[in-house]
Amino acid sequence: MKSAPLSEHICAELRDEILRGRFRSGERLPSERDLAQRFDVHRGAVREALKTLEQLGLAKVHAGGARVSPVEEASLDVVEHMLALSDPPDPKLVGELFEAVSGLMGLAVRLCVERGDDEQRAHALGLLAELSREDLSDSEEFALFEQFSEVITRASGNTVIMLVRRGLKTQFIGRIHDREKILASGGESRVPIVSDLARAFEERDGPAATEAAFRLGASMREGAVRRLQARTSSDDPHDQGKGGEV
Amino acid sequence: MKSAPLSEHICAELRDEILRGRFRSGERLPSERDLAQRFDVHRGAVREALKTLEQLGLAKVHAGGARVSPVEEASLDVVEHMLALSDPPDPKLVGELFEAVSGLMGLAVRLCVERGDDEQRAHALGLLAELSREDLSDSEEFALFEQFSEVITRASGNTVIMLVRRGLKTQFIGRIHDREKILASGGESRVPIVSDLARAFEERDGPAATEAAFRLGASMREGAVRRLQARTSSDDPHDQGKGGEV
DNA sequence: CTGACCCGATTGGTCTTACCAATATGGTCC
DNA sequence: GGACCATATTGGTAAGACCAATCGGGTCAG
Repeated sequence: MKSAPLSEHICAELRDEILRGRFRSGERLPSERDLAQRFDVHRGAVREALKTLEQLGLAKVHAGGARVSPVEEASLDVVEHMLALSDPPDPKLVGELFEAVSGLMGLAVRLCVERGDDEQRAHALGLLAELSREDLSDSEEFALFEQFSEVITRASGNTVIMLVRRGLKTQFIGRIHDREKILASGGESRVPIVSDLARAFEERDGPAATEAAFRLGASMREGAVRRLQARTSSDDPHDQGKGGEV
Repeated sequence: MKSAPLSEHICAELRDEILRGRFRSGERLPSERDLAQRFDVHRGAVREALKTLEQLGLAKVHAGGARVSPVEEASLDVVEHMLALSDPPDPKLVGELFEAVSGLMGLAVRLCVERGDDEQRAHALGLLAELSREDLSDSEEFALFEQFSEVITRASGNTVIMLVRRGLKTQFIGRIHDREKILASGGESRVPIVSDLARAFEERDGPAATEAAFRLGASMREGAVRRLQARTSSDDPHDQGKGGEV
């Protein structure tokens, strides 16, 4: 049911082991030949897996042996896999993701407000109007927020912000979006924040826009973390799966 | 002249071609066998190169052929290589990098101010005190800013922010830091901004801290872009170095 | 005992050849 | 013109081999 390349499986195995802390930073990984034997595959497949690990910033491979890198040097992409380590995802990590996104949005709205053209700002305002409706379903709210974030990011005219946003968004999509019960804002507080944001747009008040974006992000984060924590303790003890790492 | 793995050279070649727009998004790349012949290497080396391209988000490789991905889907890491495409680097792109960093710092200072412990805030304040001296060299200023950013990022207690910051920082280190003439703030305006930032720390005023961080980032950005533009037009047409061979 | 040095064992980097499965392509048939 | 199928093409992996860089341990001079 999946055209899963072997190297991918091997990479996932090693990746999770590293993320779970089985190897200490700087420690040597088993040799390619050893790994090939352990997974019963050809060395080429192992090499491809290690190549991916290296791109993720989790290991450095060079003649003499591959060594695991400190997590702080990893790529942003590892967040997705860190989320996947437990089910439901670690509330703390999810909260941090929300926070980072809101930080980016805080800047993007400001840039959009201050230098976006009329059409872009009108588009953003339209989305805010929809976001201020009281009767939105969780998924509608999330979709609108996605669109809004997309629009202001584009309006900011900043390629780097766009790339970071996409990187962060991928983490959400891959891991959380399907369980959208987790998403959506904290609830009642959303509408007034959106109003503030819309006002900041109309008055082209950059700092106020940033402030409102931060508050909106915080609201969504609180809601998500609360729901996740509820699930973590009550949902069911069936899963656990790869639970309790470090 | 180095111990440059062959696959790395091939990857760089293809990467630059893609980033220069030689291939349109969605277009098919030459087959691995063709590329192996063109570069006069074994197919395995080409595969490793393609693997790296895939990790960079510049191409998707699957049975039937590899296709280049739209730049918007690329990884954050490509920014480093986009910077490397021209020498001196594209001022616009550098400016965007500064902007993104300042966005992140705007959030990090806020989190640090609002929930950092006393020791961390004191440390940050100490660095700000040094940063407010008038007689800093450009490299000293940059180093202090690096430390400050590191401290507040750590104090924010947000792993994701830390990873994004590190990703962005890598771009700077790899491409700009050595020519530090480019860096450092716009000059005169730095000290008052730093004062505002320090005051925000003392009063634990999150929004004010964010605001000051944004302004500080903008100041550094303006200085860097101005110097880069000056170099771009005057420096010399000698460089271009590894530039465009076909 | 310490430190520099050297040599062999290990390891990654690449090459050769080969087969399989998935995809793309082009022609055929309706 | 559009659906359909056979074949060539392409990526994924395998087995085996060689070289150069690196690492490890042992030797020898201080």
